[in-house]
Amino acid sequence: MTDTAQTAAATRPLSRGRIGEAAVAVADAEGIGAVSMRRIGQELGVEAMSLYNHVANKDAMLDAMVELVAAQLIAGTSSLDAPDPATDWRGALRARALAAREVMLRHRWAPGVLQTRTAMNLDLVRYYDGVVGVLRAGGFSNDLAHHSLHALGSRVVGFSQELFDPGAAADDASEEMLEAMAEHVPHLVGMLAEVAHDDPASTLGWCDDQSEFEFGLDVLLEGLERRRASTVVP
Amino acid sequence: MTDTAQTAAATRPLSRGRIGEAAVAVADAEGIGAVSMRRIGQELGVEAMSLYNHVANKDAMLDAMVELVAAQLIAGTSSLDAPDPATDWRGALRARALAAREVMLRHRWAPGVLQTRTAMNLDLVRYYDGVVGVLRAGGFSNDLAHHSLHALGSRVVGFSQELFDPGAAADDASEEMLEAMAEHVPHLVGMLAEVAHDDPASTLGWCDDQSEFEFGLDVLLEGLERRRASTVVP
DNA sequence: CGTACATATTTACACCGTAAGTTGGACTTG
DNA sequence: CAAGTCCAACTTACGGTGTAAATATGTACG
Repeated sequence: MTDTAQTAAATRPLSRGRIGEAAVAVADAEGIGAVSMRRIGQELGVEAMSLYNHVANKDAMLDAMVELVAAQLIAGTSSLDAPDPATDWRGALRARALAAREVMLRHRWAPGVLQTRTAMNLDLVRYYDGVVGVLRAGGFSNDLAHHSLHALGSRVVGFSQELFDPGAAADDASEEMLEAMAEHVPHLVGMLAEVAHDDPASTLGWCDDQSEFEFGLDVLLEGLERRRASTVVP
Repeated sequence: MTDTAQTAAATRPLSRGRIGEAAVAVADAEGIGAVSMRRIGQELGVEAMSLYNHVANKDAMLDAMVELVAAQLIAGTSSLDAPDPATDWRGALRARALAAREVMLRHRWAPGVLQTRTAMNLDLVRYYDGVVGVLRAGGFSNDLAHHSLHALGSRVVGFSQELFDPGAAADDASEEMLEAMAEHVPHLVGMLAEVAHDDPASTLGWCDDQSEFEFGLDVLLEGLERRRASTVVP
């Protein structure tokens, strides 16, 4: 058994990068809950404690994971033929957000992990810097760019948190449950009924995540444009 | 020992509600990480396993916790003299969001827990129903109300996720780190410098959460109002 | 060659959620 | 009153977690 471990280690020596890759692969395939030191070690043909030679602790391993995602984020937006921010900052920023969203959809665990991370990651900060660059090129003051960053929030990195997933919740109880609570939530029931009726394709998983994301993004972009336009003297 | 446990149980018998209250109190005081079955049991003078008589598992205990928060949410918005939605839906909704925010600020663990919860909670759904009610009274179609719910996202329940807390991150490295990465993130550094200069009160914890929250909320409310107004025939 | 160094392993500990079985007191019922 | 039932609380145990500390093992260099 020592044999296999040795050969595995000799083949490609352990490293922070390889640990991060393995962890990302496991998280992609089985969710973030499957990511443990023992499991990642096993994935690399190595004992759990060996990981600590390249990674301070589990938190640092999670940092390595977001590092890889952040790298994909800037990679995905650099190889992007988006509108020129100087003439169309909205188009440029929109393209960035949608490109970022594709990265996040490949790593569904990432939003949750990102929110728990307090440590700065250089690539992630660089991504934000790019966003600020777009805003500045589009004519935003530093102050308005700052507010805009807050207002857009996680949308600039490609996701907007949903408080709960109505589709998943609808799976178990669905119709029966809605009837039961109909008297308590008349407005919601009415809204759902009409929305579902207008678009029968979505039975009870009635929310098209992608278009809802774009709707919210566009509302924000429009409102920010109005504020930007009102700060330039006529 | 059996004595004290019995008297404690006899004084006020264990219940789902009491368990939730104890868990909320612990989470408020020491963070959600301190909430474990053993700890909550200890808090109630009872062994951990006794909790399972009133709560299916830890997940159900977390559900009980959000139940209490949701109750505070509807309680806080019902006893609220907000504008009449029919004449000022924006003011009505804004008041709701800010009232909800106060609840969330009392329970800083709640946003994180809410996002992991998939089960529907009646009070929470009722709160959302109230939001839809405001929008409908304000002249929104069901379809637009639906989109608006998505666009506003967690803001209607009083918080907007921040990807990371710049204030916390700035604590350790701060100036030195900013200089080191200045060449990689010129726009960000420039923005921070100017924002910090304009408002010296906030040294490097440069973000006023409350006003940023309101800024984003107002941008959204404005954009939604424009869409609503454009759907009514002139 | 011998020694130092880096890496991987082993062992151990404290914590977690919870399945299973046991106790003991408070009711209901004959 | 006695017997039976019930149920909330307790005890024990198991497999999982992250990780500190000590140990083995290879590789590189003076």
